[in-house]
Amino acid sequence: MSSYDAIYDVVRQIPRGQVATYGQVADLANLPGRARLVGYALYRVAPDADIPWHRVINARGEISESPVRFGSDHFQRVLLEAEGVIFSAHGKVNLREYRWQAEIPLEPGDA
DNA sequence: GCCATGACGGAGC
DNA sequence: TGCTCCGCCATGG
Repeated sequence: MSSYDAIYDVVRQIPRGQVATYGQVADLANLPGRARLVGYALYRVAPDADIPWHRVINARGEISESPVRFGSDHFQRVLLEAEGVIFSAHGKVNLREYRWQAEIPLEPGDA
């Protein structure tokens, strides 16, 4: 058991057709600034867990590529597109539109 | 037990 | 606008 459970729980709450950033998940999991830990946690659990890991992307709205993924990043994009998430020509997601807004009461200056 | 790396993020240049 | 560097901390050698 570890703080990762909180991460998994947060990721599981991401609704279909929406995405969340690593930093956002980390914050919601009570781990502000530990975005890397979120990626690490997902990396370890992804294959077996029933967690929508594909709904977690980086702050740029892109799917993070890494040597350890070998190409599963492309699979992630397919899964997101299957949920209705549209990728731009740059291969990025419009976070403005698809970013999951969890229990955020109000943001001054954004609305 | 120490060193290097990493599904990231934000600030600096 | 784009790239680089630093910080955070768990995991692996």
